Amino acid sequence: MYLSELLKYHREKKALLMRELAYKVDVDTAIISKIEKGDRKPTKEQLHKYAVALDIDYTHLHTLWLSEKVYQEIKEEETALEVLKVVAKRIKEEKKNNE
Amino acid sequence: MYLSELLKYHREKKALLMRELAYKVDVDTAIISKIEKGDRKPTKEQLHKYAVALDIDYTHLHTLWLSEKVYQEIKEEETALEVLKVVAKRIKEEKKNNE
DNA sequence: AGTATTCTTGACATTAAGTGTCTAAAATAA
DNA sequence: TTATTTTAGACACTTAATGTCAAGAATACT
Repeated sequence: MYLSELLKYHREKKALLMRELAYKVDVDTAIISKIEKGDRKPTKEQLHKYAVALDIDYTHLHTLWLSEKVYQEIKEEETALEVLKVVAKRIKEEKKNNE
Repeated sequence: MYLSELLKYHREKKALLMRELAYKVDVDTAIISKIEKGDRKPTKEQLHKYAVALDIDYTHLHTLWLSEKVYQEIKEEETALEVLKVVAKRIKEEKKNNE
């Protein structure tokens, strides 16, 4: 499930109007609409307010959010999977060194 | 080996002055210096010209380049490795669907 | 040493990308 | 139909990325 869909789902579950949620997230209603349509990504701060307003686990939202960002960056690349491997390797090595 | 180091290594191997390489890559010498210092990332276009000028495999350069970009984006995150997994999963699924 | 050349640094200008605001039209609900 | 909500697009504003320039630092040469 895409982040946009998830956010919409939770807003509707709480029976909030965009206008109401917009107030809580402190943005224009138009932004909420675009976020749920996938036209825009929420900022990190907005995402956090979303989590509070809709009572969703922030870490989960954030992981999804970052994943989509990374995905957008590499999706067109032939070498996408290799890139991911390279990055994972580097992160694992860093982790080891920080123990 | 970092991209910056690799590029420097190959320039020196070819015994090119920064000024000479700068001409071939079509940027100011200052940019070359910063790229080799890791202060700046080359653009995609510059990277390609680099590959031609220094006779390096572009795909390899590009993979390294993208890896560092992705790495920068997630390195501070607790969930970095999970993010990579999520992205990899999505890419694999897309691949499957495009067969 | 002194001079010439190369490399580096930082300040600033320019451009591109992301974000926010507003309004009018489209969709939906009453 | 009327009222309300949602959507779409134009535009302004902000921030990040990139490019340009010039002066200082480092290196190589004689």
